[in-house]
Amino acid sequence: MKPLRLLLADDHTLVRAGLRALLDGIEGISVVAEANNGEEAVALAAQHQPDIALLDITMPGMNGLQAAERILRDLPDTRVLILSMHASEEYVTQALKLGVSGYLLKDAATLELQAALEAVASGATYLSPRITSQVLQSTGLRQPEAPGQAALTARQLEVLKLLALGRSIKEIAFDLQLSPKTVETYRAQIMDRLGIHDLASLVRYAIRNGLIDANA
Amino acid sequence: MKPLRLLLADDHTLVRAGLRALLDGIEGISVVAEANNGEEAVALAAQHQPDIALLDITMPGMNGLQAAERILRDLPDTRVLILSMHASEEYVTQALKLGVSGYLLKDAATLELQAALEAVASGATYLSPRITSQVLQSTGLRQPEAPGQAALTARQLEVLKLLALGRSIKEIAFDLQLSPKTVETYRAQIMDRLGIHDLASLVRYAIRNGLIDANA
DNA sequence: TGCCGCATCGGGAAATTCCTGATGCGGCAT
DNA sequence: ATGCCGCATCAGGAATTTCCCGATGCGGCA
Repeated sequence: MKPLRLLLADDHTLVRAGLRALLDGIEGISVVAEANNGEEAVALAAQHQPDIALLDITMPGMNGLQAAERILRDLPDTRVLILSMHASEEYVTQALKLGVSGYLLKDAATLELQAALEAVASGATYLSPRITSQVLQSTGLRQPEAPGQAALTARQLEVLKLLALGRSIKEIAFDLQLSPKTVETYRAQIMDRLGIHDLASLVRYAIRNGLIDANA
Repeated sequence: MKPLRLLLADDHTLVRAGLRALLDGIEGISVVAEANNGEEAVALAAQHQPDIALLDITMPGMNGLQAAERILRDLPDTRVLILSMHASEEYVTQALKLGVSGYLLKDAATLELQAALEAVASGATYLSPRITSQVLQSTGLRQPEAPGQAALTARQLEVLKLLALGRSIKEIAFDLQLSPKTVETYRAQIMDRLGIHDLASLVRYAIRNGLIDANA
């Protein structure tokens, strides 16, 4: 059986090199390309047509999810395995909706990586255990209120992220080419869904869920 | 010359395993212990007395900087090399004040890792280029204002904490038995001193500086 | 075909922020 | 001892923003 051809994308060179060293040590795996951002990942995927694209989410410019979308659309035979530090509900549901074949947390064990690759290669979907239980919980019986998760729409997520970064309604409206009124509506919807009533808590929510970082 | 004995600490197992694979491939390096949080790092360092402790900053519980402090205090012969994704001013200055031997960014090249280890082993201090220029800029000619620390008064700190927790001016005024106007003044002073102009950034600042937690 | 969610925008009252003072008090440096 | 400065405390009023209603077009799905 010929080796699995992989594309590896992660913006942290050291981390990427480390993963590569790890992958190189696994039988039947061959890393055919490395990208350090989303654009590169898309381009290299088109060029090399790998069996699996292993994509980190947080990358400057085009992130892993956006890259996944493009790759899945352009290369139906390439499976995407997301690699992320965050078990963020948002990211997970977004990723699953895009049709990725797996979502692996960076604190997974090495064996899990191998298992995930095998699963994905054989056409299955692999989720890190923590992710799995989270997804089940979300789709299962849900209390309409507090705890669970409020899948935010793409627009809302965008606005939330910018809000948490400290942008004003006006700035966001300008960035997104929308009316300030529209942005206000989104903010209200976000707070409503999350059951949050102040900006500060919104920022903490965004940080907890990995939408933004407490730094920069 | 006997191999350098390393302790490697990073909470993301996959990343740690990757780094280890990378390090194992370098001549003269021997990873003698792996930790996945600060406490473990401190304990394993005491046990193995490595030449160099390679510590990631962001880890649950005791973080890399706190661990560095302990290790440097307990084991004067062990050098600490910080490994971080963030070029955050705060982290860097904190780390340097602790007396670490180096600060390496995760997007460094593999060769840089090797260079850093060699430098540190020989007693020198290694900083990623980006960090270096940043530090120079900070320590160089400085306006008496912005950079260092914005010693906030006790009152201001109290207000900042409550603000970051999502309390409104009115609520804070009530809690602290003050006029809302007074609280407003504090907020303005805080923002002024920190050079921050929006609540969201204030919240992030509070989290970075441990005034509050992203949770609860 | 009809309902519902999403994206988009407005009006207008209510609340908050922002800017500019102002006062008393205690330390500390000359 | 005396003046200066920072800190804690508060106000007034203008400028913004938030908040609460309401509305339209569009696409999916039953």
